[in-house]
Amino acid sequence: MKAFGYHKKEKLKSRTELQAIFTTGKSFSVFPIKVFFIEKDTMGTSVPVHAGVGVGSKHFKKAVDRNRIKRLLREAYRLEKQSLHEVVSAQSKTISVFFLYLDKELPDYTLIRVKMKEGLEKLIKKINT
RNA sequence: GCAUAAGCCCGAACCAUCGCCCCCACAGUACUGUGGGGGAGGAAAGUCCGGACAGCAUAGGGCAACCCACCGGUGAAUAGCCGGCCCCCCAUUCGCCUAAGGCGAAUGGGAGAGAGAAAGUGCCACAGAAAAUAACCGUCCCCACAGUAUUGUGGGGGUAAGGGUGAAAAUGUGAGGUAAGAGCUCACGUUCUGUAUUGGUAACAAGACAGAAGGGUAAACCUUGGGUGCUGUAAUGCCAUGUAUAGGAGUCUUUGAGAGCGGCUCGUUCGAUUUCCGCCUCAGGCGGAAGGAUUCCAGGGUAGGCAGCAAGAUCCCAACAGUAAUGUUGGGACCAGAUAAAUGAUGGUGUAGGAACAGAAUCCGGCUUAUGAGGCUUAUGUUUUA
Repeated sequence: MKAFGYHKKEKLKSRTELQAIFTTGKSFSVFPIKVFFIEKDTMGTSVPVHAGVGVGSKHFKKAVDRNRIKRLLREAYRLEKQSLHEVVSAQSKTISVFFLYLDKELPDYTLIRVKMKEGLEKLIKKINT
């Protein structure tokens, strides 16, 4: 597994899991990013963290803008994800995370990068407690 | 050179690092690594038309509903495209009349839901007497009364030449005619209908003869002619996983139905095995019912995989046919295929100084709309030079 990659296997894919993460999962927000997550003790899978990103089509009508934001979120996640992976594998858990963009304006990459880092740190704290 | 209008082309490039999706080869065979190749648009958009493909439906005919509407060609097909016709608008040039200006012809450009208003119904703001069986003013005739009278008042009737209103007012000009007028008549025109002729595949054009003078609106209803099964790739087909039974069929229920494993006429392991009624008979057997077990079918739900799915009305080049759209032939190319959904981020070089509109989702052909900078073509105007 590449350290800074974001392979197909790491993506949060299943429709039911997404349903579950929105209805029963916990959430917190580091504006403009809202983080949904759900912890599981089940072992066996080779990937400790499944992650997905999203934008509401309400605020961004054009597909180009939505794609842009999703790309920025993915880029930030793949560069900052390492610490989360270490913590989760150390506790032999699996976790599903979803990052939702909340703002109505197109973001800057550096902002997304900083906020993603903050969000992941907060998530690690929540897992440890 | 500049401006305006119309149309077309293009839709930044390169380097480094970290990443994403698909395919191929090798190592490996669970999954990963290495190397190589490919990876959004001219509109991918709107979903407005037309097809391909798929499923369902389907004797034949009519009505309704919806769509189309000058002619010919093109194409799989259309409301597309190409060429032509008609009509309207603009510009230029020429000719005629001329006070501004108007009329005609030619050329160029642009626009047109361009069948029927002479089958019928309806509607036509404001203004105006009246918006379609025209009489307000004016004008003319007759009668009555007043008056000397050419006049006035009232009543009856004729008249569309003139006035005013309006986007539009009942065929234009001249002459005859008349009480005054009027296509009432005539001449030259205008428009329409019919008939045949000539040219053209046709729309149509030209002149001839006969008839007519009906305002607009069909994007109000309508009439005529032509066309149309419905639903869309979340279509549809297949595979595996696997849970309940309320449906149907078979088998079994006191000696073994069935299931698993093993190359399998067999062996071995597991295995529900209950209750009631009738008869024979009293060990038990036979028949029926309920319940149960099990197999198959049916059908509901859940979450997956594969096909559909990318080599095609494909793209590029050349030749030939055609005014053109387009077609034929030859040569060459393989060019996204995801499924929460890939083509990105950062830094640098560098343009116009940080690049518009914008992201495939079954696939094609069109249409429409959005679009920064630049370039090209055509037309017109203007300026400079020769």
